[in-house]
Amino acid sequence: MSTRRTTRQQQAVSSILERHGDFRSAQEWHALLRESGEAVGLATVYRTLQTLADEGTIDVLRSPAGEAVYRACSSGGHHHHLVCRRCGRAEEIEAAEVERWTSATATAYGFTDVTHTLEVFGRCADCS
Amino acid sequence: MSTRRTTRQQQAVSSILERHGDFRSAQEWHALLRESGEAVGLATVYRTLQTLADEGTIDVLRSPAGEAVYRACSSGGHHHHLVCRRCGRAEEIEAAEVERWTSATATAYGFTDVTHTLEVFGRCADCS
DNA sequence: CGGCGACATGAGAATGAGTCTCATTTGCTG
DNA sequence: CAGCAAATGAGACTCATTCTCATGTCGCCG
Ligand SMILES: [Zn+2]
Ligand SMILES: [Zn+2]
Ligand SMILES: [Zn+2]
Ligand SMILES: [Zn+2]
Repeated sequence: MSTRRTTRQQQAVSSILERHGDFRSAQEWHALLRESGEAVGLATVYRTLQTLADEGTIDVLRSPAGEAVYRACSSGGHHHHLVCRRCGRAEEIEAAEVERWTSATATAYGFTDVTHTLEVFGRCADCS
Repeated sequence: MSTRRTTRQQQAVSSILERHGDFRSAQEWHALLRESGEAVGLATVYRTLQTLADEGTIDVLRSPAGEAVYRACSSGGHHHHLVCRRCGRAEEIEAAEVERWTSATATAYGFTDVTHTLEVFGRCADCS
């Protein structure tokens, strides 16, 4: 059976992601946890984030610099993000038009098993 | 004054990118160059690719695995890609709709200085 | 022709995100 | 409480990418 244990560390990771609404790297979350007194090993932070991402509980994307950044999103479904490249704050956006367009285009070119990435970066109102 | 020298190595890099139409990593281009007899140091391959990318002469994007992959594109303007995740072959696609949509959405949320990434991955007809 | 100075190259060291190992700890169940 | 498999974490390790610096190359001027 799937023995999924609930450990203090995993809860600490989930919890801190929920308290902040920003995209941050594993290392940054690790640092935040340490500051908040809830120390968790770096390896465990990586493992937990990966597990949560695989489950679809949190979202991952790659920052323009190429690092993976993670965030707890409210919507469980497929969506994209409008991310402030200064402070990491993000808005979740849905793009039915874009979904339709990409899948139609891919099909027109004979591609199968299609996925896509779409992220919008900018400076949010507060950071302007 | 910007003395831009054209060296054998830089030409070799540009040339091999033009002969193949695929997205490949710096390491892969380096290996191809070595095979083709036109040996170029790895550091130089990295440097040249970066320079070409900064100039806008070639396109960079991050593979799902997170490595940077490079390709010589025919269109000089802004465009996106439909990339085969198996063989690296790519089609250049224009998405006026998407351009419009992203910029309108970003503005609606008060974001400024907006950029976006959009890539579509799949398996091309040959690789299906 | 010969030499100077700026730029380019490349071998190898360094960096840094992310993964792996393995001894130890800790939920869970009975 | 006992027993065990899953989870943890310190540190070793991988691997893409960047940096360092000694050496090579090109253009130019006298
Ligand atoms: Zn999200
Ligand atoms: Zn989508
Ligand atoms: Zn392109
Ligand atoms: Zn675009």
